[in-house]
Amino acid sequence: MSKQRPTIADVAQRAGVSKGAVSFALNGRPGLARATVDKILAAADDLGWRPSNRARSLSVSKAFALGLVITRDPAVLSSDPFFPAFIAGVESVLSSRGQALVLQVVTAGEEEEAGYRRLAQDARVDGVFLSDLRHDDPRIALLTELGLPAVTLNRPDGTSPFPAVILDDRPGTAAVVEHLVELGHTRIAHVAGPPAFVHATARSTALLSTLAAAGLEPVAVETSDFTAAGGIEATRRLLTLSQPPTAIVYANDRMAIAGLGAAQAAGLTVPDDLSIAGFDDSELAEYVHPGLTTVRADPFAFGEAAAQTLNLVVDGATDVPDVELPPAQLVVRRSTGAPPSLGSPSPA
Amino acid sequence: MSKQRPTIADVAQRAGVSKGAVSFALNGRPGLARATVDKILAAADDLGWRPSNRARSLSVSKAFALGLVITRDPAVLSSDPFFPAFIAGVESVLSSRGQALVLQVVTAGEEEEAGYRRLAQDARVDGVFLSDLRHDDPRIALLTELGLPAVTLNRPDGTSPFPAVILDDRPGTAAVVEHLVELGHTRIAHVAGPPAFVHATARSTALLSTLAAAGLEPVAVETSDFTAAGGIEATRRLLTLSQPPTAIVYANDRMAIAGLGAAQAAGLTVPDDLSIAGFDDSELAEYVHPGLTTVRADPFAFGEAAAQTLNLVVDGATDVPDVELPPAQLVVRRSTGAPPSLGSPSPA
DNA sequence: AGCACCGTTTAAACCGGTTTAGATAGACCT
DNA sequence: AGGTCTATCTAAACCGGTTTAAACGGTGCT
Repeated sequence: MSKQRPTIADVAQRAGVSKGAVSFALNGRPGLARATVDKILAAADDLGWRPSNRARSLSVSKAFALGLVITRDPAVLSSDPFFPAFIAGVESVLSSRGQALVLQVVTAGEEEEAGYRRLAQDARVDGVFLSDLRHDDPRIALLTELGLPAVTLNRPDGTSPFPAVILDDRPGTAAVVEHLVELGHTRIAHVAGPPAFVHATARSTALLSTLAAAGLEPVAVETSDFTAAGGIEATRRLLTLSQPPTAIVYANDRMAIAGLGAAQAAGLTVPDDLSIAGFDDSELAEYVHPGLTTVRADPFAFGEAAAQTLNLVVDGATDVPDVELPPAQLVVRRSTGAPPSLGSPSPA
Repeated sequence: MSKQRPTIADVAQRAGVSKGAVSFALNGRPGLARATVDKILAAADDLGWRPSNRARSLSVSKAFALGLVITRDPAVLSSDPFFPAFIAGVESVLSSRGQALVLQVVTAGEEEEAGYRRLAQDARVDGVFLSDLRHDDPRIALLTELGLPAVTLNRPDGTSPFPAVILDDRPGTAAVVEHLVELGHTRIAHVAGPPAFVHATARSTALLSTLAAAGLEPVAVETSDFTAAGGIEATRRLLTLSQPPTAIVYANDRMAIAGLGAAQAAGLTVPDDLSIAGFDDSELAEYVHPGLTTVRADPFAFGEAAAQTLNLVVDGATDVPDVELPPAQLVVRRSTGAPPSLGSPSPA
């Protein structure tokens, strides 16, 4: 009943060579005769030998794993469409390299720093993905201090020792605004994400500058928090303005879908009375009524690129270049249309 | 510049004892004089020593990590409200024990089996969570063969060597049906999940038996796939029946919210013309218009219980009992109301 | 004094790989 | 024949813990 998995010593014995020779052969190191290498490979194959990455971890001081710390309130996280696809993209790179993904979900605040410290002190991972990048993100200094390699998802505003993988949200946001302007909207409002986040302000400033290029100013900019509840609140405030907007651009789909519900609950018809646009193209965006005009990125490709880039730095490459991904695309659905004054007459 | 982390040998030297003694002291083993233990602990503390779990992994043959394989189409997964909260619950248990969570996202099919095999062969984890349990789930035999401990989320139908952590979906489903019956509905339809899943059939049979107890039969049962697109399709089929239902109970919120959109797109008013109920209480359920009547479970608690139970098995306990969690609760919102004949008159 | 016995501690093997220094052997050269 | 070189391979140390067998020193007993 030798259920035990074979070790490198078993392979060595079977091939009639030393442990060291086996290690050399399996790692493709030069200095072994071709015939010997073949013999060793055959023996390893016969035995079904697989290296123990516990042992490898100890001797080469690597974890063969990458880490992702998701800093979220569980409720907020709960329907975020980004991470699952991002993670799938990461995995597609890791699995072929025999690496694992270690996930941590921490609530915002001190727990976040503790999460990264734990990952570093326990030497659980060789590098981490820095997502939901914030302005003057304290995690950059923290990771530098911890000596933990990283890639940032999007470009940090300070100087950063880590390569950035960038998916520019601005063209997509600009496309939304241009789409609304073309439809004839002049009274456009914005529901922004928390300004601490780089991607939130990127979307907001893109919106403002595109409006400005069209000679317009936003009716109002409501700062919210990416949650459905926040989207509802912001929408209600916008709808009770003395001069309410004819179109609202939300910084993500969750807020937009919630805003859609709020508008309908207030008796408005979308898009006849109010146009609504989101950002993310989450699964439901297509299926709510009316279908949500939004912006589609490719989180899977984002994950792939991030994993590849992080592996370059983990493998010791210096001066790893930033990676720029194709920007998000506008997806026009039924939630946007001509403004009331131009399109269908406003209801009695 | 001794940036190097201290090893157990450093602690031993500082305390003036042997490596073995340090190991004993730090693991609370008997056989050391009290004074010696104190001395060692003080030395470890001074040095800021933390055990290397790479070394521990190798010598005790444990990974100090648990695994979760999520078998999903990335698109399907993308807005599943269950996993993020479940994972947060798992983490709350793992972090205090210094364990990590290794996540794998695989697409359905052969890749799934490969995912578990990789986790086992690479000895990446000490045990895994078996989620989305299926009837005659092949993974139970697979994990038994691989010798990988597990817990099943919900109870498998065959015999299983693994403890089950159970969150019974039936009372919640029954509550939904009773709620609709009380409102006066007699023409109730169901949009079910894929019958391969244990939780899908549990919800379906609970619905059928509750209806039967009220002397009713379902108008129709449409089998779908838990996705928004599937929900739309099923809803369209139900609405074009010669005798359409006055209420539809969906097996999850995604299908329900999509169905809500489909009903509205078909010109129906919810709940006046049609009542709609979901299952999960996802974030958006509260904020779509009208708010979705649904069933709320506690995935965070589910994750906690599953992690605790899995750790018992991993720690070598035998005959770990199944854990039954409090069942999901009905949440009544605006998407359900009296049927057309009894309530508001049907629109001209 | 000799012995058994106890609590305490240490030395060394071990987990399964990687890596370095050195051994071995044959070829080639003078 | 003796010496240098190169190609090939091995022995042993090492990573940082855990664990086992044995050593140690002191007590109490006969």
